[in-house]
Amino acid sequence: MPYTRDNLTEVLRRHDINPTHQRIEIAYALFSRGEHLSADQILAIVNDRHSETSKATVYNTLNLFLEKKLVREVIVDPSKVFYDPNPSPHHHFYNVDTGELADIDAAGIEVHGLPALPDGMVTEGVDIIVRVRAG
Amino acid sequence: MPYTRDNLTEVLRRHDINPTHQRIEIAYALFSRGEHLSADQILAIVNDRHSETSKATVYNTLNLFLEKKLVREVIVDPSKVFYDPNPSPHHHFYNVDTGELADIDAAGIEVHGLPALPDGMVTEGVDIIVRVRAG
DNA sequence: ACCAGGATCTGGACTTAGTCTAATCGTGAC
DNA sequence: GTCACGATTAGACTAAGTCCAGATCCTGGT
Repeated sequence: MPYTRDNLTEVLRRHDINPTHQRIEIAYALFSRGEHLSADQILAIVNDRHSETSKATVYNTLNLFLEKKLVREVIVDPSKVFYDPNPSPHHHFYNVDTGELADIDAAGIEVHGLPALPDGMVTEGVDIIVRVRAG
Repeated sequence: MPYTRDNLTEVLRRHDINPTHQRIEIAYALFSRGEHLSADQILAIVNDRHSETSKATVYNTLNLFLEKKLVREVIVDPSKVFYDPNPSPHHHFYNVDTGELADIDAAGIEVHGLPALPDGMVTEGVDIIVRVRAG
C-alpha cells in the first residue's frame, strides 16, 4: 500500500505525534521515497515549490520522530546523519566512495559470539554496517 | 611492550609516514592511552603543557594516519568522530547515555546470512556496534 | 657552511550541520 | 472573543572540520 498524506496522518497518531501540516509533509517526504535522507535533503524536498517549513522545524520534527521511534538514524557519514524510514529490523551496506546506503534485511542474519553485557546494561540495538567499495 | 616515542617512530616509518615531531606526539597521545579519542581531545592532550601543535595539523595528521591505516575512525556519535588506535580487528559497545566506547574483540564473533555483494563490489570491512544503556 | 626545493606546519578565515531563543501563529476550551 | 498552550519561525549562535597562503623545517648537493 503506497503512503499517502492521509494514511501517514494515522501513522503519526499511532506514534503519539500530533499530526500537523509540517509533520505530515516531512513524514511524506521520507516515507513516500523510502530512502535514507539527510535533514538537508528533507528541508529541500519539503520546500521545493514554495517555502513551507523552516530549518528548525525540520530538525525538531526529525528528532521527535526519532524519539517516538517512527524513524531511525543512521550514522555512517561523519559529516551528516541520515534518517531511515524503514520500520523493519535491518542493517546497512555503505558505499564508502559514493556515500550510498542500502538496506540489508535482518531476517536470516545471526551474530554469534558477542560477549555478555557489563552488569546492569541493556542492549538498545545491534547495528551492522558493511562498508563496500567498487573494486 | 609499552609504547614509547621511539618505538612509535618505527611504527610510523613502517606505515610510510614521515615521523615528524608533531606526528610522533599525536601518535603517542593516542597509542599510549589506548583509548578512543576525538580530534579535540587529542589537540588538548598534545598542547597540555605549552602550545605545540595547531588544530590544522592535528586534523591533517589524523587523516593521514587513517589513510595509511594506522588508526581507524569510529562513527557513532553524530557530533564527532573518534579515532581508534587498536590495530586488531574488533567491534564496539557504545553507551548511548554516556557516549562511552568499549572494544569487543572480533575473534570468536561470526556473522551468518549476509547477502552477496552487488556485482563488482568489495568489502572494506564489517562494523558491528552494540548500543547499550543502563537499565 | 650555504643554498634550493619540497614537505610540513601554522593561524586564522571559512563552511556547514545542528541548536537555541524569543517572538509569533493556530486552535480548541470556555 | 479571549485565554492558554503547543507548534512554527527567522535568525543568531556553536562547534567540528576544512582551506589557504605564508612561514618554517628538513635534506641533499655543492
